Amino acid sequence: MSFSICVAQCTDSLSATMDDQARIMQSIGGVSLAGHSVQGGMALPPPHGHDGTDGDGRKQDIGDILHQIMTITDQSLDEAQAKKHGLNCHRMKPALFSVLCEIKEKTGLSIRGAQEEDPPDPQLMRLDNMLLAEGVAGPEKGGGSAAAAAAAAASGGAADNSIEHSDYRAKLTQIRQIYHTELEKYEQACNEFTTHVMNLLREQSRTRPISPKEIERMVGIIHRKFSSIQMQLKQSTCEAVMILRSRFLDARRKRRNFSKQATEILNEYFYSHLSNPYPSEEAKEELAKKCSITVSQVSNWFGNKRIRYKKNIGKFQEEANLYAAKTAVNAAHAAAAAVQNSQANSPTTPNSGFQMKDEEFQLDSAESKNTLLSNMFTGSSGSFNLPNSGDMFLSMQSLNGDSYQGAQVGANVQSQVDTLRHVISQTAGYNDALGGNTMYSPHGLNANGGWQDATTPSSVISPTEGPGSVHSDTSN
DNA sequence: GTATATGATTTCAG
DNA sequence: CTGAAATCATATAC
Repeated sequence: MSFSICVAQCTDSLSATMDDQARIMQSIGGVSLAGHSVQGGMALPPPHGHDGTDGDGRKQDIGDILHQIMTITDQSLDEAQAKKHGLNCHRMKPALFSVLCEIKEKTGLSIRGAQEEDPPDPQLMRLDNMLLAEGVAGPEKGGGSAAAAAAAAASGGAADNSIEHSDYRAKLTQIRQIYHTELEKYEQACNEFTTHVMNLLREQSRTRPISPKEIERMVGIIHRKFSSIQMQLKQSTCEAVMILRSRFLDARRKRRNFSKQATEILNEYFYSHLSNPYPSEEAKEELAKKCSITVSQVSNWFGNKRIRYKKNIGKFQEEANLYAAKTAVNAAHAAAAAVQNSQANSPTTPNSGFQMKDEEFQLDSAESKNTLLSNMFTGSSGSFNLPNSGDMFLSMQSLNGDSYQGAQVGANVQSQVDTLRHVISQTAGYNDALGGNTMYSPHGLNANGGWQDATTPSSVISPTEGPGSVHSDTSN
């Protein structure tokens, strides 16, 4: 934009007399350009003649202005101030000023005005939402409870970690306070700066064309700058909250061993379903309820248990023996009860198959039976390719010719088989001289080292589990 | 302090 | 999605 154009347009717009115009122009040129270098872009013909309203007259005016500009350095400061004052007080000044503002608006500022309407920043919205969700940006007191509740839900319930929660909430409050203090500071600084700039612009608007719109625009720019700083604050606050969360609420970090009782229940189930230690969803839910843990924790436990048992069966032998011995008698009793139930339910059915089992699976088993069972369960020299007990159960059923047994009884016997197998192996298997490891290894484990795909749904919690546990737990 | 146990997570396959 | 395997990170025992 060139000043000469401005001036020329202004002169066209004014209805004042040319003399007035000329004087104002001269004054403006002298004052507002004071101290600025004037480029040679205004290469105009030398002034000549002054005939009134034609183009030559305008050129003459401009020539005068240029002349004043050229001589401005010769003026003293007092002279300049006096001229400035004269200009401000000039009766034409307001009219000219508004015209200049209008022109300025139309030219330079309209370019920048286009991209002013920016949509709400999605990043900022995300941060705001998160801070709100975390209780940092929300209402003063109630805010923290949402995050704390979320934390409680994430950690699987239970009131055991209330200490950690209070710690967490304390830290969160700290972050919240810092956040609000900083936010306040930013807002204050923003307001102060805005006021300062507005005053400055208003002051300057006495000598140069600054429209209210332009001030407004400037305020907008300042606010945007400050909001970007604010976003940084929000971002770092979010990061702090994230770190806090991971520090305090990450389940892995907060790992707590399960209670002895819970471990016992899980171990009992595991060792009594050793041939197929994959609890169904219902069984998991029941175990979870019994152990006061979540279903996924049950799944984790069984996953870990399976892999660790398989990896080092020898290490778990003692544990297996313990649980087997512990549950053996109960298992037998439960089996007896189950058989009796089945008998009662189906009096016409011969019960030889399970009756035999019921009798045989006593701890005082006869030598021959023991050996037989041992061979059945451990296989020849500890081969891993034996049919699992579930298969055996089924084959016994088919041998019997009886398929009437309900799932309940089947599952019960299934777990008895698992449990008793340990006892049997314990008493009969040591003759194999194969070492302890092989004694438990065949239980459902195939050659690939995985449990065979037992079709038996172990949907029933081990019947041997009871409240009256006698011995102490060894797993923890 | 280290060593081991253990619950959780990640990665990958089916 | 589930489960196997590896791994992480903490708890606990010594």
